[in-house]
Amino acid sequence: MINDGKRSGRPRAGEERLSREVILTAALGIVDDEGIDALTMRRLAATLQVNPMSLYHHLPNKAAVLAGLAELVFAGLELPDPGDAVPWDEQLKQAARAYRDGLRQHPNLALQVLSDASAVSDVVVVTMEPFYRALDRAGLAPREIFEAANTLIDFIHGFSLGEASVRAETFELAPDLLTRVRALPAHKAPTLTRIVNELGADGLAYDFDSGFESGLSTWVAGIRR
Amino acid sequence: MINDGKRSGRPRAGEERLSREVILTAALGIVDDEGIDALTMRRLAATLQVNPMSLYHHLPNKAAVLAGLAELVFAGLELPDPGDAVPWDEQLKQAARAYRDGLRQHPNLALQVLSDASAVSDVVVVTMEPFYRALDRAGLAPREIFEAANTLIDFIHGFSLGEASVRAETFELAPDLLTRVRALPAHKAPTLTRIVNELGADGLAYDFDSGFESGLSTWVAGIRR
DNA sequence: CTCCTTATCCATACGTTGTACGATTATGTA
DNA sequence: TACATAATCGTACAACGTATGGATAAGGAG
Repeated sequence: MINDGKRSGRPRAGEERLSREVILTAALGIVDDEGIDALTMRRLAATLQVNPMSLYHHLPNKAAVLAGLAELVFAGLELPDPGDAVPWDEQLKQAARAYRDGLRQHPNLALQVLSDASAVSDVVVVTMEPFYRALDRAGLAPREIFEAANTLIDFIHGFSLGEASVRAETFELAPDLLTRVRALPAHKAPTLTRIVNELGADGLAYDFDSGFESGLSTWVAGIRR
Repeated sequence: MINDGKRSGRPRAGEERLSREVILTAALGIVDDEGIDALTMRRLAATLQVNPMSLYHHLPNKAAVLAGLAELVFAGLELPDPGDAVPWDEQLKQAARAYRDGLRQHPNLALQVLSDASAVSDVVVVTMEPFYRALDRAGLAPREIFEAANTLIDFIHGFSLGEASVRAETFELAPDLLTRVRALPAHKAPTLTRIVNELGADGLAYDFDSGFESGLSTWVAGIRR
């Protein structure tokens, strides 16, 4: 078959267009810009101006692309470690905030990232040092450190998942929640009804940042038991 | 076009084969048995012995099927409320355990369920009463109750996500973690290295049940500050 | 240098997916 | 009886992941 203009074989030295890294970076761009559903092998190839099948030389299949993206996100995590200059609880909070911030930078990937068990377990090894150090300084036993770190990570994951599932930065739970609660036969959930009404519409505007800080404080207080 | 045996028009009264409920129940069965990827509109239709396009009369598209499944899972949640017969913290823990158990009954759906913001916000209204009651009995202010409940839910979600991402009931983090940590240049993560080594291989066998209890206790201790 | 293996990219094609469109047949109301 | 509406089916299409195999050049071996 005649080739009309484009060479189709191996590129000349120094002009390789593809590599695992280049492909994953492009994929991350697509996902960040247009969401996870926009990431198809054809779309990815088009972005790179390459034939779809060329991608398969560098990555075995689409699942590998997604796993690679999870890896990328975690690799981008940089947990600042103030060392022993601040109290252990502040050290812990700073690490937790940085972790959440890292996940927040790619909201369209949160689901993929958080559900990739091997990526999650990888990151434990390479970035959890500040967590372990702070908990060690708090005087916990090894087993307690291990479990406390897991628990904190789980909270951050759950929080990030909720945060990513919601489009806007501040999601108005309030009107919804108020409306729904008031639609309930009051005796079905008396305490919930009372609490929500006491809070009123104003008090229910939900802000993720303060929600995160509140959870963090509760959790740290639990460690300090 | 001639119809060979099968009638193709509207079924006679009393023999409707489909309904939203019937479809969703069948879909849940497929997902539970064979995983979320096995759920296709054709497969679903085949299970119901129906033409794929018939499904679209009851549900607008596949996304609606998935959302419906999240709804089903939450609807199946039954949080037992021991009332004031037990201390508030025990009441809270029982509710949390039941919530986790509910999510665990459909591990293949965990991701879908937890990332469906509207389903999550729905469930808050209908099943969170025990959480609110326990926290109210603990003496918290309305705003604190609201935030504490959110935090606990986030923890359970994060925990369940991790649990669902892993196939087996007890996932051996240990060998992996030990191996990985030991492969690290020790100075990169000195505390992590030390803690993991002190724990040793035995101490690292991870059990989800005790991990959950540990997190729950930490969190409750935080509330009791 | 030549020969050969291997790396990189491309063209074609297949099976599967979600679902748009329109036909077909029964129901319920006028 | 006539007709709008509800429920199902048949056909068809575009887009998807990727298997297979061919083209071209790189890089090492002789």
